[in-house]
Amino acid sequence: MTRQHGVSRADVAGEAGVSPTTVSLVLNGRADEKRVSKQTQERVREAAWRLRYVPNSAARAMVGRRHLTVGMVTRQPPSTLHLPIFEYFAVGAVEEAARRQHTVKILPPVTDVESYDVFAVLRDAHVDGIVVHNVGWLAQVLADWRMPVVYVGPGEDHDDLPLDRIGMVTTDEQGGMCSSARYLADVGHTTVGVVGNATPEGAPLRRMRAFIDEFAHHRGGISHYIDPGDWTWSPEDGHRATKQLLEAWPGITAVQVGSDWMAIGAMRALVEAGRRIPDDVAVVGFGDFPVSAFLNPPLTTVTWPLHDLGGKAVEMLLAQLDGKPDGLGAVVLPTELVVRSSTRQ
Amino acid sequence: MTRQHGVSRADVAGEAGVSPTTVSLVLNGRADEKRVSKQTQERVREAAWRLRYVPNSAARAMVGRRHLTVGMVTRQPPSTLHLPIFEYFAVGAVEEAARRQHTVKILPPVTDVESYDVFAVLRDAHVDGIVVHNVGWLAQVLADWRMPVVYVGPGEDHDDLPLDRIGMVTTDEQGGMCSSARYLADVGHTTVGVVGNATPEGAPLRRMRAFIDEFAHHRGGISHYIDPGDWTWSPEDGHRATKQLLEAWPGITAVQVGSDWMAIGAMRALVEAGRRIPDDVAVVGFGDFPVSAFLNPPLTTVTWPLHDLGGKAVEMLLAQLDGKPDGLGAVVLPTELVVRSSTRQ
DNA sequence: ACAGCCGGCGCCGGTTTTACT
DNA sequence: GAGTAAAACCGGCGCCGGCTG
Repeated sequence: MTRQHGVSRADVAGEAGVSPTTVSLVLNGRADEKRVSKQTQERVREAAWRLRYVPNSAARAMVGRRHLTVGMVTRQPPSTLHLPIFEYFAVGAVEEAARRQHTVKILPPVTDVESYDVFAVLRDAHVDGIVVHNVGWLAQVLADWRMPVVYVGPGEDHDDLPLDRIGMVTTDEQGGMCSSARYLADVGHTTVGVVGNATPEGAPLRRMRAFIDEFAHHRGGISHYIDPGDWTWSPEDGHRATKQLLEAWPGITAVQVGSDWMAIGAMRALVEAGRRIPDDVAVVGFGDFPVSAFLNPPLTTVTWPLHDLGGKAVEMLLAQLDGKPDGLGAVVLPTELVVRSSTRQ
Repeated sequence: MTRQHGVSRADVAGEAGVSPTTVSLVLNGRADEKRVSKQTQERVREAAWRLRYVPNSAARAMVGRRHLTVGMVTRQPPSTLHLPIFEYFAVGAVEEAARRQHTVKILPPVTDVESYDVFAVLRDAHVDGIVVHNVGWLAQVLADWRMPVVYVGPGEDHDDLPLDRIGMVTTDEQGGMCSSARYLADVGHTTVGVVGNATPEGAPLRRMRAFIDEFAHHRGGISHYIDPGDWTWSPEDGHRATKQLLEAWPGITAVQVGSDWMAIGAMRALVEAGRRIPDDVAVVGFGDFPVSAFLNPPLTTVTWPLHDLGGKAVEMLLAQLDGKPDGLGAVVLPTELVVRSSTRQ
């Protein structure tokens, strides 16, 4: 129950000695327009305050056809939700929503296709539209159920989304990775290790593939990588994967890691193996999270505008709700290589 | 609008050739109990699927008096919301809520007392209860408005909360800090620097005060600290504060930092100043976040069960909603010192 | 007549339009 | 014409009572 013993509009009306209509008028600021006398207004406000009256939000949503709420869906922990990635993104969304008098609701995370009951989720959603993070098929399905949708994410599976019905915001991860590949090649590296190519599904992540290709095509460098099976992009997994990588390919002089969080574990593994950073092995991360500039050594990495991603997604979703056309179609946010001490002596 | 051209229950009824009541019965699983024939059930389900019918969540919430939603409030960024602290806590809440068929909604963050319109927030909340993070006065006010509330947080201002009407979950931060103080004293430190004593309001954080007192009483050690004014508990602020600390008190042999995120900046500042960790200066953090064990060097710190904190808060809130008494009163979660290489050669 | 099935109707608590002193 | 109240409606849920074979 929203309130224990629901004080209703009628209670306030009784207390103030007016009709329920007048209570609505006064509390919604339409009293002057409707010529309710100042004394009556004051009486209503006084009564509402005394009773701590709050209009029932469900009733308002029903008649107003607006919840002023944006839903947000992502994958099941631990793959995404419990990583700070989600947070940076979510905070951007919350802030943009707040700017527009909306709030954000976190809908049940997705595990797999079969067990996700779209009907039940929508039935209990209380949401005007949904931002879908990193689950392409769900964006598609929600759109089929006539729910306004914006898809965001690294996008391994967003190729055939119907952009005339849904919005999409992505980041130019491949571009940033290509910058890194060219940079490492240009400063003389010819053999790098790649940590983070595999997703839980086993498909190579597109941005890692972009790195490998660019590193090969630019100056003919070679990328070695391992597939440690399921991982969660945690420092721990970066640590484990890098140890395996060093055993398999001891000759690498640089490591490109798939995220800064894994890069922290990777740097630790390198130090434990007696390699100096960057003297023996250079390290490049991905993400440029707030800690990255303060690590020992400060980490060279690719910026990833996750905060903007969340904000832009909400902006587009609200545009859709207002019937504006710019809430649909694709938007790509830029990335950039930031060189720090982990690659530079 | 939840759905562009609202398909209503009546539409499904028309399509299936039954009454609206029957549609509800079938879709809510009470069809067998009410002896609706299998054929009719199938016809209804078929029609509902064909029209992609979803019951209006606002209407359901109104009649059912339940939103199946838990609200969550914290302070305005950047003080809390955009720190990973929020994430660990929030994820615990989301997971526990999901376990109980509920979802979590992020309500507008609090800036200050005057500008926070409790009436408007509650009016648009669509929640059954609220978890308040770190804003004692708001927990009190919401309870006055008859909203079920659980307060969580480090708790500088929760001393006089009415525990007969609200739930409270805190962590034994002081205990963990005292362990750290005794440990540092026992291994021979007599003069430590403290980073993170000041909140934006200027009052010393209780857990930092606990450290200082215990360090003094246990073996007569001395704590030096500085107040760098407003800060956001970021690595950057930890870096800045530690630099100031080293200038003011060059003789310190250990640093107790208020959070692991600041500790990352603190370690960087120490390295930049040419101090070796732990040989010249030992470092202790607070939080034990996933990265902390993989830093260079791995960080000694105090565990902080933020994930459990979020889960427990939701658990208590839902207990309140079920009318159970154990949703009220105070619960304290334990902390623990974890010794790693940043204090041990 | 008596199960087995289904539909009419009032209600939840607001907003908005219209009508009435 | 100023000020307030009545009534329709939003879209579901569920109690009854009634219709069927």
